[in-house]
Amino acid sequence: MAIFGYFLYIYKVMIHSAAKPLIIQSDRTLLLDVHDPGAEDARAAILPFAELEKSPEHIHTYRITPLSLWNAASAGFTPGDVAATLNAYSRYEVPSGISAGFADTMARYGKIRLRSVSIGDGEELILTMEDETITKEIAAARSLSDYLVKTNEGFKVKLIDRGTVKQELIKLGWPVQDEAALRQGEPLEVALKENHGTPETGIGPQRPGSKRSFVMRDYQIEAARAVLGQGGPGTGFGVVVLPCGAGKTIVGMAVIAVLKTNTLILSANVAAVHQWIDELLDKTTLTREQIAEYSGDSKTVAPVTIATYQILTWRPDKTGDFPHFSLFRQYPWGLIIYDEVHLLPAPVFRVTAELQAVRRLGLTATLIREDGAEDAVFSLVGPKRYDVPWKDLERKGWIAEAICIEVRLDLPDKLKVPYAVAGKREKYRIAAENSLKEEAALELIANHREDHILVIGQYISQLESIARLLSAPLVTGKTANAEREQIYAAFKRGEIPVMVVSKVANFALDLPDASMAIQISGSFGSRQEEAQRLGRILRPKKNKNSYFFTIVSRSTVEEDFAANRQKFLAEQGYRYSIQYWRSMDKALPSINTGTGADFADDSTVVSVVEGSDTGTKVHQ
DNA sequence: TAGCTGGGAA
DNA sequence: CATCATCCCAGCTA
Repeated sequence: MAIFGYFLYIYKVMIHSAAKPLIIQSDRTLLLDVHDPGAEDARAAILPFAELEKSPEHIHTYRITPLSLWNAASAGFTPGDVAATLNAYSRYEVPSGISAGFADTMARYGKIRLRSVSIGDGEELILTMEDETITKEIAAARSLSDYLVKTNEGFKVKLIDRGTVKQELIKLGWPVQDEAALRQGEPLEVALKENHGTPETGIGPQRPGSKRSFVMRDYQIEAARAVLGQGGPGTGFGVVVLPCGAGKTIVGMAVIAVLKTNTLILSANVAAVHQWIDELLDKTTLTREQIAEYSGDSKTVAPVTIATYQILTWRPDKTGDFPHFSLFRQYPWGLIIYDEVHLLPAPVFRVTAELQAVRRLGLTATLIREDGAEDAVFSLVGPKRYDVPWKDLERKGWIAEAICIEVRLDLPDKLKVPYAVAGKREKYRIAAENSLKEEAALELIANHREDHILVIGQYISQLESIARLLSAPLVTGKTANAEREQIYAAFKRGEIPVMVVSKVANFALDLPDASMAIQISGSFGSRQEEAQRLGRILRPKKNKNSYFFTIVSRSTVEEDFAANRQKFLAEQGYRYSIQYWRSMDKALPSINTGTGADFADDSTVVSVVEGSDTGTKVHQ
């Protein structure tokens, strides 16, 4: 046995040393060979500072951008850490100069600092540079000339321009380390009503009316700490990235409970506003009178106020002022929480730029903005202080294990010619509404004995058709609230096994969880949408996987869009296996997918969900 | 005062 | 790259 073990050891060493998963190129791209045994380790190791660009079946391309490096730097990574990671996984010698290049970029974070100086009984802001060259570069920048006044030490900045200056500087490649003083908001007596059970069991003294025992999870504590830091300069603001269902509101409440100050919370929709209110009442010592809703329905203000983004962006005419911005300016907020910070609209950036002295917490599952405003989030809300790979939470059992399968099928013969001659936008619609998808979905449902199946799609007409075929209820944006609730409740109880939903699946908080989802069409390439939809099946189930099927028309533009949508999840370590549905003329042997469905499988991986072996990354 | 409908916005 | 969902407000009815 010992001999055998020894040979096994040698074998393992050989695989690991013979090939390494990462090819590093001087154009700042990293190629990850996903078939290499070390691929998953490498993916987890580079995730903090690299972004996934492409993820076809064999080689994934990651890119290191200035913003990804600065986010890493502010989360505590050093240039040495980056270099060490690259060296550890690089198949070939790391191109000379590239690590030095990364180090230079990272070092830019911290070379320009914003500090407050007391003058008399007031304060002013001073922007300081590490050396004369940078000072000259900044002095010459046109976009900044209106905001900066040269002094001996650096530049004087008006309090009101704090955000604008940071935004302009990041555009020039200089992320500012903001160490200026933060405002003390109005104090507020508040604490968490945390049960002191063990994290493993969640068992603790139950409060009457509380649905679940409540114990902060280790990563939630770490996330709150990462934003608050030691309370010194340069801390007290930033972004926390956690997957759907990982308890972001708990992180928010923990931060409120530590800062004990009046807080403004901004949410994407009224359902989320209500959820915040319920959670605050359930898990903190705040009373109903201390919490207010500021939305279209009710415009009240209290020490903790929750508003929608949309009420803030409303204005009577296209060019005028935003009347509800007074909500920010008029009250003594000591903390502003930006829920779903990836949705933060442009006008709210503007008012946030004025309020840089207020502590800020951004919460999100993806931090990806399809509009490319990530640098505005970085400079105005704050850098990413904490994130945790989805696969880590899966391994620890906080979220369910999901098996992702992309099902490709042909266009029906009668649509092949119309598709070929169609314009670009028509092509997408034809491919998305491919009627064979309905048959495939039907078959998947017949072969999977799941109690809670969601069919999710983009086009109402397509959804109506498939709902008829399945005799399943359909919920769209038009479905009245009362009816929605009824359907959700029946689905939850298991009386209705299948529910067809439109884009409401991207937003609805009250949509019940499922153990299987079939996506029959989706937005053109939205990574967020894919992540949201997968999130619907991630509530942990006993000894059971979840299934996420995405049905795509073969050899059409839809394949490209699907690949783009899957990018964020691929970054998180999810791998889609590709299966072809009745794609050949001849009958194909059925391959065991655990379903008995009539599929041909050309992928090497069937059970595809694997995680990396590294532990949860703790950023300080 | 509450509840519905439709237009407009981002 | 267009569809759909959301929200806010005004205006109407009862």
